[in-house]
Amino acid sequence: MPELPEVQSFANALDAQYAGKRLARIVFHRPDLRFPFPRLSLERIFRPGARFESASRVGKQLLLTTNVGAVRVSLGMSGAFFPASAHERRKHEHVTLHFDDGAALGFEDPRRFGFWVVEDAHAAPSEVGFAAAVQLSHDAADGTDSEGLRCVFLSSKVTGSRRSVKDVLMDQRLVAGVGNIYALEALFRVGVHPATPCTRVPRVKWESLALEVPKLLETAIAHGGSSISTYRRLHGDEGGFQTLHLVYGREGAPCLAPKCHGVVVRMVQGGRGSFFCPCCQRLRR
DNA sequence: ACATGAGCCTGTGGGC
DNA sequence: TGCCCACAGGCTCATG
Repeated sequence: MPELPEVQSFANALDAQYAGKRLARIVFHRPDLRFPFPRLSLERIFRPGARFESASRVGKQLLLTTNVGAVRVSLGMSGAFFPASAHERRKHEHVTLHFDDGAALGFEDPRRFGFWVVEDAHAAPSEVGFAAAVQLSHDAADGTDSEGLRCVFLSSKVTGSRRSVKDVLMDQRLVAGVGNIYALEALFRVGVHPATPCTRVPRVKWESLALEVPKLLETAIAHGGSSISTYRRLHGDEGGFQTLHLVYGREGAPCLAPKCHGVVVRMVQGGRGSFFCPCCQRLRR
């Protein structure tokens, strides 16, 4: 998906454009994404006359709040919001929120890996019971609390794990918000090979990661996120951070570290592509 | 308890 | 032009 910076970009844009508007209706164009929509609860939260209060971000998920309740939206790999047309819908537009001033907000998701979950104690058990309620943990972009991130990284659960460092960085139960791209970018910036077992990552590198991860994410947010293939911001323009990737998507290209003559390599880790510089990021086993 | 891999979907781009 | 394959931002489950 859209990782943390891309989700933050949506949250900022949605909040700026829709907060304060009143709902006219919610329309579903199919019954489910990865899971069935909690339709009854969503129709209540976005009922006619409800006031759209805010859009914010939790980990890699969006939190949409009205005066009635709140819903968490995971964008999966290909989910996105866009200003919808009242008359025609996009091929993969699955939900449309109509406002009483005529504005409309569409949600599209071609791969349908996304999901909507109700954040509401009043929802029917059948609507909150499914497994999508990921327990999110420490927010990776909380730059005001690098101490908190440092504690997570230096905990025995992390430093004692034989899992790869990249795998752990992407574990939303430990750190919320880091995905494939930003895990790899952060590891390059601190000079750690993505396949290094956590037990072999030196303490000083964990401390560097605790500083580097929030800094990287903040920078990416400031650039509107990374546009890889289909990701676009609310109004269709591309994010700008992909031009600042140092390793992601740069297989075969020269390493950008000063005085390094290495070449960026791609390997497969857990079925997903990993990019790194074998000179700057030596593997310790 | 942990690590690994398959599966969920559609679209795109490269090679032939 | 068209076909086939590899691959893509995430997350959950079954299996060893």
